[in-house]
Amino acid sequence: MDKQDNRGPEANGGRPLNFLEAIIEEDIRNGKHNGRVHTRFPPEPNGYLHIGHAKSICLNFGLAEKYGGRCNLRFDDTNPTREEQEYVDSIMEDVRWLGFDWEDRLYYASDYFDQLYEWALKLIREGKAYVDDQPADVISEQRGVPTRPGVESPFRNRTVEENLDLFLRMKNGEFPNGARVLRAKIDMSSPNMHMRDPVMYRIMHARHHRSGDKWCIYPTYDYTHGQSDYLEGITHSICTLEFEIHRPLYDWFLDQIIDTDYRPRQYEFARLNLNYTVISKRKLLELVEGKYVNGWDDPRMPTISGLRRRGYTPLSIRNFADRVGVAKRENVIDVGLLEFCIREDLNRCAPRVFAVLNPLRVVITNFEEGKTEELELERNPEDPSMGTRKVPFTREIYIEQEDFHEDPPPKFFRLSPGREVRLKGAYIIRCEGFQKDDNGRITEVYCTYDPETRSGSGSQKKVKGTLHWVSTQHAVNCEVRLYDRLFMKEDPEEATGEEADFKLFLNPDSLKVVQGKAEPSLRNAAHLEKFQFQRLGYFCVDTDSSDEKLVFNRTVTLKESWIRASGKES
RNA sequence: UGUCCCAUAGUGUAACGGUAGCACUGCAGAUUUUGGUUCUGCCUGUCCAGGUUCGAAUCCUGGUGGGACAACCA
Repeated sequence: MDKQDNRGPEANGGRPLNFLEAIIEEDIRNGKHNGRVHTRFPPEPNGYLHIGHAKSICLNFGLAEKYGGRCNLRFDDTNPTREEQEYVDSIMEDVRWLGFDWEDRLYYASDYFDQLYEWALKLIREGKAYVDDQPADVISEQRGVPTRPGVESPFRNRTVEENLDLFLRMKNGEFPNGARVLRAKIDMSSPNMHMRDPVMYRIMHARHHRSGDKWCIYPTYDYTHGQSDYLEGITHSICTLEFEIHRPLYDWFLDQIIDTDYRPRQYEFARLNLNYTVISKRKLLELVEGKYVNGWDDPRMPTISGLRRRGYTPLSIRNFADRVGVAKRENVIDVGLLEFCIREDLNRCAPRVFAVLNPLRVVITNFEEGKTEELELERNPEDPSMGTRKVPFTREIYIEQEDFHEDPPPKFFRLSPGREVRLKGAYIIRCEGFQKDDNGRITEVYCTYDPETRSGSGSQKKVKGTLHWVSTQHAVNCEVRLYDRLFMKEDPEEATGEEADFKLFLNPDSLKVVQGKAEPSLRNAAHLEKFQFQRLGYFCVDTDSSDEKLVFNRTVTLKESWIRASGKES
């Protein structure tokens, strides 16, 4: 793991309590669960984790950490047709990368299949569950709509013996997929749809990523989750708002099996939404499968793996999760806050270097030909302990094309004919002339330097602008991938017509690739190593980078308080 | 013609009957060999109507607005 990624989270002492912390502190005061706090993060391994999961991870592991409790990692793997080992692996990697540790508490809902089956038998024996022979569409029809009660299944009042026999035969694989289900016998006229005899087991002749071919009936989420919490000793079972209406069912199933004081309780909070991005797993999958992006870890994706590759640090994401807060109100967070968090962190830890993205050759006509001056520049003005680096200065250098204007707009502090600027860490130069090609493009700029103004020499001369630069002779070629937001619209999911498609709002300029010139110290940078390209932004070495070809991703630009007068620059 | 949840600056989030605060954003200014960072200042808010109270963002009632629920998904 990158050294830059290995720092602990903020102390964060002064922040007011969120509503879950308030509940937990109240519980602790009341001696509930003997003061024990035990949470869990329960992903379904059917996709990659995204920034919304990061909020949940930080919440669950964070709460446990804060109150001296524990947090389990539990894979909610009750549907073998959509779950894969690849996702299990990526999820564990992402949770660890964020800096959380489930120690020896790695669990799978599938570990509880035997127990769940026993409890199902118990419910049948007690007349609280029955086998329904009807197809899904009929059951759905009978369930009614939220505003009207449903009707009972004709199979609702089978004898216990018949139910036991049928359920056993379901388990033994005697029936095809969908032929029968086991349902809880609750209340078909409940105003809560989830209480209208919910399905507990369905027949799926499918190989499970862990239990293999042992089972051909699988429990549903509702029949599994609360019991799993119970088996693991979870005290506070935290999930998102859409499960709020499931809570009575969560409690109903627990009522049937619990005969002790201890019982887990479900709490719901509002999931994270980010503007200019989509967060649902389904939509992210669509972007991947439709090749709108280059995989789950494409640096434009809001997945944890995408953010990692983009150059985000675990600390920046944890600070972000902390700042967005936890409440029950629907919310849309400004991506600007995420960007603030990564700038804040990288400003402290990223070494500064020079790289030129759109090179323009500058000849310093009064500098000795063939001479190389080794300048020693600080790595980070925020942190002198990071030391210095050597940067060679020569007669010919590259500067940024946009740092020269033949005819400068007002308040342009950079280079133009007759004006002076400082080359950061080197000398002040004056523009004496330039050359254009037939198309009017500036091809070369001629300057003279003032030998008295060398950095650190004590020269008092002041100029308005300071430029970054790279010696042409020593420059390292690199590919730089400039990312912008993936969507042009604040809410890409907002329906604008009948079949509104979020993909219509993809930003065609979300990725621009340029060939840049970097200072030589960057030649051996490691994958995911992070830098500030001075005056440009924060960049990290992409995983595509190799000895033959250095590749950088732009994580985020520097904050820009000077809006460029004409046209937009990448 | 239902049940449940929610409503505080532009965006988030506090204030638990007693001066509406914090963060991000935005705008100004200071410092600056990064138009970065840092520092200072400013703008902007309790959905509406009643009620209780000496006093209401907070409690009550009724509206309004938003969200969730009708997979053998989670």
